[in-house]
Amino acid sequence: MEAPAARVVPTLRHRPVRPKRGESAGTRARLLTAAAAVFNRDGYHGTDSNRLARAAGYAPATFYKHFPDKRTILLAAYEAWVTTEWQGIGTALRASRTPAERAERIVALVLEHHRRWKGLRASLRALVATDPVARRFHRAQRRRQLELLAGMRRSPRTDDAATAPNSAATRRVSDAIMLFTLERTLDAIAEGETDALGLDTDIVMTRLRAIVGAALQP
Amino acid sequence: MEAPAARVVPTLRHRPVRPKRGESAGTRARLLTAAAAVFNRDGYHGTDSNRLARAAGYAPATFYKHFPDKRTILLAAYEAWVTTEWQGIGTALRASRTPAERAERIVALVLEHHRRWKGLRASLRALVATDPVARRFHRAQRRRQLELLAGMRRSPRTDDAATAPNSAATRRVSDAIMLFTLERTLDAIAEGETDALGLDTDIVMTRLRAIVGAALQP
Amino acid sequence: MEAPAARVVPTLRHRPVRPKRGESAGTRARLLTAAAAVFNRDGYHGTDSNRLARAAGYAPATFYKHFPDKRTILLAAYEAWVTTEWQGIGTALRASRTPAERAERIVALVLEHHRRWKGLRASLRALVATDPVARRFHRAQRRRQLELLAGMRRSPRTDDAATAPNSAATRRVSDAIMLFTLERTLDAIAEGETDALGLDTDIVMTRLRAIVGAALQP
Amino acid sequence: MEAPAARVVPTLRHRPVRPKRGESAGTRARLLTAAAAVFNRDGYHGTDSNRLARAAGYAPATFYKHFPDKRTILLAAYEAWVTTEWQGIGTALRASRTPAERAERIVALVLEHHRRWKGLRASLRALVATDPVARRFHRAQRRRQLELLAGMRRSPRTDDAATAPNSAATRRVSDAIMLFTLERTLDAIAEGETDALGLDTDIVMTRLRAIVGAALQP
DNA sequence: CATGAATGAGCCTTCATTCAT
DNA sequence: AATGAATGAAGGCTCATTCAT
Repeated sequence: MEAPAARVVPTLRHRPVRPKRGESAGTRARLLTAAAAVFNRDGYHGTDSNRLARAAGYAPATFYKHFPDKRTILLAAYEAWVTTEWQGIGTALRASRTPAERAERIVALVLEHHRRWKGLRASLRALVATDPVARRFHRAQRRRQLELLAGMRRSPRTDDAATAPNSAATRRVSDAIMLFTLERTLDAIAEGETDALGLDTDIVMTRLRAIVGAALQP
Repeated sequence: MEAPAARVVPTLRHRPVRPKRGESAGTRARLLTAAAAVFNRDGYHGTDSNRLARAAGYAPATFYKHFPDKRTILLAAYEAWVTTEWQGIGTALRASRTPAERAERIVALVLEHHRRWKGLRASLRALVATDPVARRFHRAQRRRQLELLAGMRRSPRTDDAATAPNSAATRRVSDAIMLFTLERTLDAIAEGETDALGLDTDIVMTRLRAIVGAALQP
Repeated sequence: MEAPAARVVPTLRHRPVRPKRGESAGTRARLLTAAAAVFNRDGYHGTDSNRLARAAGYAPATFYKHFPDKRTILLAAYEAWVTTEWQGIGTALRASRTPAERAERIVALVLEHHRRWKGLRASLRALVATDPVARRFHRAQRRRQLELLAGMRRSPRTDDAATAPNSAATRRVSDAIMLFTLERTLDAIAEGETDALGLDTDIVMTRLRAIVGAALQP
Repeated sequence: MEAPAARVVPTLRHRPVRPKRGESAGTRARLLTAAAAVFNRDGYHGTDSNRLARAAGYAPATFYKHFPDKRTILLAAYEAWVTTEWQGIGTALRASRTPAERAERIVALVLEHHRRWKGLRASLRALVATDPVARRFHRAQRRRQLELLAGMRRSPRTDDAATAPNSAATRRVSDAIMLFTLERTLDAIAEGETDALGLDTDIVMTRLRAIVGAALQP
């Protein structure tokens, strides 16, 4: 399984050297990388833009050459996070034969991803809870997810969906609720909430696999 | 319909706090009521403790005579909110015959509650996402919910749970996942997220009723 | 002649002691006093709100309890300055017999006032040149001046203005231009501009007295 | 009518600067033109040197190859502005016969110039109010104006100034005060201050023409 | 019990200016 | 000659919190 961090944080280790010409994209990437890590560690309200810049090896003002504000860089980091997740899911799907295998891989992958980036996700949730722009952004990501999910069922391997027993609207609702459940429960596992509630993680995982597996049926 | 804020306050005492002499308890209650309303309107990060005090008709310092900090008053307000919700659910259960009716009433009630207090809930989520104390507190509330839910199934009307086909652990997991799903989805409805995703609210509600109904089966 | 500073800066020397109840007005006055002095010395763009607060013996946040921003305190200081000036003029008028004497006293008084507060005036001009709010405020002050000037001519001592050879509109224009000239020229003297131009200050003053004297004729 | 900016640039050289080889002079001129326009639109404190450079089509660093700092380019732009104004006045004088006609043309021309560049003038005033270097520069311009004004009276057409009833010193004072009045009043008109004061612009203009006309009498 | 008044620490953001290429 | 990229220093403003009365 590919480490998601490798994509989100492609150039984490770098020495603050005076950069050469045409390094603008690199700087942006470095800022984003560092910000993802810092948000993940300290939380959105636990850092400030100056710290984000310094963490990437830059001065405060450099931050604002690449991002208009703190919120934007969090949303950008989150967007990268979502992209990485769904790329991983795509890879997992292609590598698996049966629906059961798919569900298993997906749940495992997404859990791993949530675990590694739980602080980043918490930061996003904190922002989404308050900030209208963040909320809009978050919904757009969710829409993307719903579309991707629908696309999966229409994938080459399972295209014999001749009869659609459920209407599209019902299907979409099921998908959305499944995503809500998956996301919420994996966050709970990742943050130790399930442990604190005395839940057996294996059982939780088994249930999630069942739920996801059902959603992947054409 | 009674203003929920009025309920939030009297049911606040987690461990029964013997009301002090004089007006102290009244002041605390007034601060709490006002804070719930202000958090709901402006969000946790959208107000400050001075404003909370003023909204209740007091000076800033008075706030700190009754609550050690801003976080605590939010948690207290949330605790009252949860208590109110489960009192309402208890009432609804007692007033309904069939599991289907129960599920319907519960979902409707909880949705209404989420809708009315969506800002307060968002504030809580924002805090829980970042603050460890808030997280612990939140988990304690969840534990209470799980216990109440288990209690419901053992309630007088449905106490013939002779054969437990599922182990207790499995049941607990199902309950927890159901609560996650219910909470997350109702928040989504309350905040307009489902509308934004183009989901049919009636279908969503129907599905939730089914999910809750299943959980209420003994 | 009364020192204008005595009114604008009534309590300049004070020890930063923890203030008692009901000192709010005093604090505001102290902030205003200190700000007038600091603006006069360092210019509007040469200080910041933190420095203004410290100069009055307070912490930064205290500033913002009394004034919404830096601009506002400058305008307030300027308003006090204008008020002081016109109070002085009122006193001078009452103490003088002939129009010539009046003109002389007024010009002397206003020059003194401009000299002492040239930095404050420069700060105001810098702000008025850029800031629309400051501009509106400044115009309101000018309007006040025009009214006061018109009032002077109708004063008890000179109320035999039977025949008005000039229309009111023409008179108002003359008054305004006179005020522009007086203000601009006194600023020039106060700031050493006339000296730098090789002008004889006595002659300039004589001319100003003539201009003002003419304006005071009924 | 020709765009004044176009004039502002070519007439910039105070002490004739021999244009360097290559494009250097052109670049400087382009920076100056753009800066005049940007200052006029956004004000001195409303832009920054990076924007000035970009407005001329250059990178920030290029700015500092041609001007040592932001202040200098404003003063250079202002110098060009003054030069243009007095060139216009020279042309107007040569084209007019009677003193009355001269006064009328001059006032009209200068008003037009102030109107078009009111933002630039405001920027200069804001700077002059605070900055000693700007102040010195401004005085030098004023000295130039006084000399030019004196020169006008000695001009071929009116050189029979046989009897000088006023001493030179008195004359110089009158000229200076006239310039102060003219400048201040035209700024007031240009910025809408006279309108805001309820003054009739025609009357104001008539008065100004009289004042200027008197100053042009030999 | 309640409060008027005050605060230190700190966050977000900007700007004039400078290198290395 | 021109520039892409970067920056240190600072400035306006806020907030949770605390005394002395």
